[in-house]
Amino acid sequence: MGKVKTRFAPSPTGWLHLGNARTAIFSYLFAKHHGGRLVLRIEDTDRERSKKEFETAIIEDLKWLGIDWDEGPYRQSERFEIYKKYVDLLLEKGYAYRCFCTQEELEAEREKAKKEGRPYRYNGKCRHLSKEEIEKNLKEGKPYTIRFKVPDGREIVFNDLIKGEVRFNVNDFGDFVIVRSDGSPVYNFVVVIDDAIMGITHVIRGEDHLSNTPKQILLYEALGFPIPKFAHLPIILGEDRSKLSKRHGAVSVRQYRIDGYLPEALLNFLSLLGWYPKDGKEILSKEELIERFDLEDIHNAPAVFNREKLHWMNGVYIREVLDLDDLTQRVINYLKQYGEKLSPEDQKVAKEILKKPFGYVKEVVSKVRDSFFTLKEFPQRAKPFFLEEYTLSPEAEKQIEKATPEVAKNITQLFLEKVKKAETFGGEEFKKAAKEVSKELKLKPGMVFKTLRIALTGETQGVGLDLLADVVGKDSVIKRLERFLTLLK
RNA sequence: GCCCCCGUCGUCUAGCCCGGUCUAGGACACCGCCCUUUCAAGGCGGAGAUCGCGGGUUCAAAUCCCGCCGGGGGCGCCA
Repeated sequence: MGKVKTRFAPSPTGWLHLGNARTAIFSYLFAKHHGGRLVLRIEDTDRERSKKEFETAIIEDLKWLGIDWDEGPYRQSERFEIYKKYVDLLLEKGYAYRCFCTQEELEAEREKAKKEGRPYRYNGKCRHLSKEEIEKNLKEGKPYTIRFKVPDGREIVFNDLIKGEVRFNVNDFGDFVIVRSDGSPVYNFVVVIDDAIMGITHVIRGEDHLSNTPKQILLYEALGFPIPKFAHLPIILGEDRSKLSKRHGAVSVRQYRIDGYLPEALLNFLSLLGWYPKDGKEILSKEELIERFDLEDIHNAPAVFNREKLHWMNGVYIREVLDLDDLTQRVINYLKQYGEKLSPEDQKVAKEILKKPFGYVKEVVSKVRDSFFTLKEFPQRAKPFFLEEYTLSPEAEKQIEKATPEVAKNITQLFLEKVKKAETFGGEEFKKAAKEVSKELKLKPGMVFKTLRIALTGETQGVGLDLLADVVGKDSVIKRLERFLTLLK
């Protein structure tokens, strides 16, 4: 294969969608696998809907995901001069013509076709306007679009790298618009010019573009450009098997970022939607993905987006892949950046976390890293390490009632004595003291631990208490126990 | 309606091109057991797909051929 060049061409009309992100990833992986280059091009010919904020956000999220490009970003809105040259060329050579039909007229046509149950196609009314008529219309200042003259009866056949041979009959669509009445060129047109000029060898995009391809091939031919290879990716589906969209919940990369997902995990997961490595290895770094990725291994059925598996995979990155320092730093950064999006309770914890030195946070992370799946879940999990003054959870209250407050008190008091007597108090001492209490009061160890858990954290479940004691130490343990005793009264 | 794409456990998928090794493999989720001071994590095991359906071809089909059905996408002066 010659020098590979791919492109990612988002339109800045919304946040970076998971489906588009996956297209970007595949384009990137493919280019890098073949030692090629990736171009980023912003498709903002639609002035109405394109927003600079979205462009900025998309770029940011791409970088966050770890996708970097070698050229661009180019903006189509800045290239209108270039496109104009080609419009003139097409007009001159008779491949295109001015169409003075109004939008109302066309709308009526469409309606009529629908009513009669036949497919709509532009009727070619302005195709054969005489020179005089055109001149007259022009002189009158009538607005016009420019349409491409679709040759009659052609069959377009191309070999899609994923779908295989695909055939379209050109008669299924009429002469299509390439320049709007406001003078701005349309996607189907500029995409061809840009891909050609920029030397794109492989056009990788969503399957929703498949039916645009024959129109574009016609344009390539008319313009005398070489035709690139096409690869149409199956789309991503929601749980109900329709195209993944907002009504399926979070669909933007940004939302997952806010929800505490790691870019590596999201990249990894998205890569596995419709593609599978030959060796079956699922947890893959960017480098490993590049090494293994090829278009041939793309499955051609659409894939349902499975949030649960993403969640699991993010957990794998948290507990197994990232090294401790890195993970800790990410937790801190996340809390700084998105802390205000957390629940009020988690925000309280987050505030405390950010007050602590890195080393302390790191120690906590090491104790709880196998029990949280997203960065967002960290404060909840790590709460006892940062908040000495808790409020009892309803479950905890219930349990104390059940065990009777007297028993809880006895356990706590005896345990407290032992803590006070100890020189230092860490995990080992904790276990030893708890067992002694159990023996001396003739209570089941489970009962003792349950009570102490509530006394120390206010919760009925959470991290190992020995781990907690290890980190917070003797003074904090005493403080909590004494406070619990006052809570019992 | 027309055009195009797709169809293996609930989900992601391996296998399909080059028929037998597939009593269809792995992962997530699910269930059980173990570990255990709880929740997780981890270890072990289990259930789960007559390979959309129906015909062929063949000694043999998830794998090749045909038809049907089902799902999805596209039919714009959106991309």
